Amino acid sequence: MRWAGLAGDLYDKIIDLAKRRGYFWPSYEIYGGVAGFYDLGPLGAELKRRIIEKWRRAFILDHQEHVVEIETPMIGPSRVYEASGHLESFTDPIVECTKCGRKFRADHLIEEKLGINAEGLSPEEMTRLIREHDIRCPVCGGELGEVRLFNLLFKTQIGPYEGNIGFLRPELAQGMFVAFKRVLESLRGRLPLGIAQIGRVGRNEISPRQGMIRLREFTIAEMEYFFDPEDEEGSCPWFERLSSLQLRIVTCDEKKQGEPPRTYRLSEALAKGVIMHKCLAYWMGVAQMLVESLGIPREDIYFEEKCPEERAHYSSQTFDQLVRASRWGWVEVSGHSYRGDYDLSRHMRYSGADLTVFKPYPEPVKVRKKRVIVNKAVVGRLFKSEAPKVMEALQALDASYVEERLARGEPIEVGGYRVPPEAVSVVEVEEKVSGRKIVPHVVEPSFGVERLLYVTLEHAYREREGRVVLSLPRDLAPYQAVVLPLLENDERLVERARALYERLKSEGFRVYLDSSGSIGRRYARADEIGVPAAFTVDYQTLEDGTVTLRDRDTWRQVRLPEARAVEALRRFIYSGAKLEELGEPLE
RNA sequence: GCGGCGGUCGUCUAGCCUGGACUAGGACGCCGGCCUGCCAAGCCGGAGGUCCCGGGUUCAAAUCCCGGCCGCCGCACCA
Repeated sequence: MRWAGLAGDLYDKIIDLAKRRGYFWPSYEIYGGVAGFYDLGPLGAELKRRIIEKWRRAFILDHQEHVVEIETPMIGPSRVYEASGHLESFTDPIVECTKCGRKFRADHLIEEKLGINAEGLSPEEMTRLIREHDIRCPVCGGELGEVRLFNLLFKTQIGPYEGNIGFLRPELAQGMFVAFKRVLESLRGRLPLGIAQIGRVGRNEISPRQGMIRLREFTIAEMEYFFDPEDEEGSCPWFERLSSLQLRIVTCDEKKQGEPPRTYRLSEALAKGVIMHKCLAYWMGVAQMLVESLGIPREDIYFEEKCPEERAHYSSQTFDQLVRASRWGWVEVSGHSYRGDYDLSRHMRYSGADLTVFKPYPEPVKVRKKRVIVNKAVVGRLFKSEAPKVMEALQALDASYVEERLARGEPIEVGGYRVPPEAVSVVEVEEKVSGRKIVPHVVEPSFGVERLLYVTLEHAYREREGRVVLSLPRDLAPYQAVVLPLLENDERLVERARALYERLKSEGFRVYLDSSGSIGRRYARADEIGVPAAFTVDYQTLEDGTVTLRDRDTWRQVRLPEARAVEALRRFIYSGAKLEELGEPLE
């Protein structure tokens, strides 16, 4: 078989380990399973929680002066998804061949055969076009059936009335856009503003495969970062921190040429125009750091620019962050889109709400302006009941146009009315303007958490002397330590080990006690689920109160006083301390 | 969604072609006991299986046939 090499084996080994030890497995198994859904087991849920914590630290806590986290509902009314464009663009018109059963994109077929733009046509219109021009199945020549829409949005009903349609969110972004005004207010109106959210989304994929990589329901960690497009300096105040960070990038053109990624410093990618905006570049840098901190080496990560035809409807530049995986090659773990003002503008139009941000000038500016003054008495007498309409139309006119007409003594034509010059005048006024309203632009880094979890496991997987060692970064491991009595049948050792276990537990560590089987077997069990540290209580413990501490990755041990175990574990897990710094090496 | 291949204790698998002695066997893992002074040792005992689901053929189905579900691979799809 084609995948029988090492690569395929690794995938199988991860799946096997995940099922056996409780990282993840397919959902609803006892009922035969449903494609596209996965459960996380006890270890998987904890690992995911810790990955999310890292994300939260990288994107929110490190930038908390400008970035906040919110939670919004999973179910939204149809209006929201009309405004977002998902009802329109997240839908594919599909037509099926009645002979061979193959499915095709109806709009693509029509565009191809007739050379017309089929976008936006109704299914009925497309079906009619197909019949009229006798478009047939491009594969077998069979007759095509009715065009129907397949929408990737999960649909439901809000409340008892059938007309009240709701949709399960396909991304988190709309929650942030819809709540934008509130969040901005609660933060007293300042830009830049990052609104982050972590939550589950649903996409009704036509045929999901690839296990944890392509799910119908999954968790996204996402931020909408709003900034003033004209404020070059202030839009991304942390940029300097990462300006010399190296990213591997393939542009759209290079991808089409089949060229490999090039390495750029962040500032260089920006200067050369590879990345269109500083903010987009900065958050890609943060993404790079985050993924590396999951134990994935730099050479297994790169960013790929999406070509215009591949991009989502809202985006003007998008990069995917890819991580090497065994079976499916490069897997997209995050997407980085420049969404411009698309979403806020759409929501302003559809909802009528004012989602602009007031941008104060450093000093209020005095502006001389011409204003149209309407003589209401004249207009009223002339137009009677039509007067309010006429007045409104006059007010809306450009002052310089009115001035021009007046200078020539001509009547003003507006909205089908002729208004005599004596009904209007133009005056010059001085106004104090202290700022203006702008629609902020948005960049969006968005991560698939289950994909991060999967690639983290794959990159942590090692084999050593026929045993499996899951070398997860220490601070990601679901259990930080195991406590082992050297022998299981000596109550003094077991008791002493239990006391240490209780102490570590009360200090907030996630830790377990294992006293069954030989000591070697217990080390092996711990290695396999990725426990970084093992404390062993032996006979010397009973004499002088010292225990041994074993490193999962080197299998080396040091001896240290039991009383220092808590501190040593803390340094080992969270400060990256080397084992040798924590005690006396054992031979 | 199409086509190919597959689905047997927690895991990996034997059995399927050629239906019956299959009360579905083994290994690993798991649980209990013994043993064990540091890396999956040994001994004894034990639990664990809707043979993916439904239907059909047959005296008899894990085994043959049909449909469905799920998985893998290829094609299509994947804002």
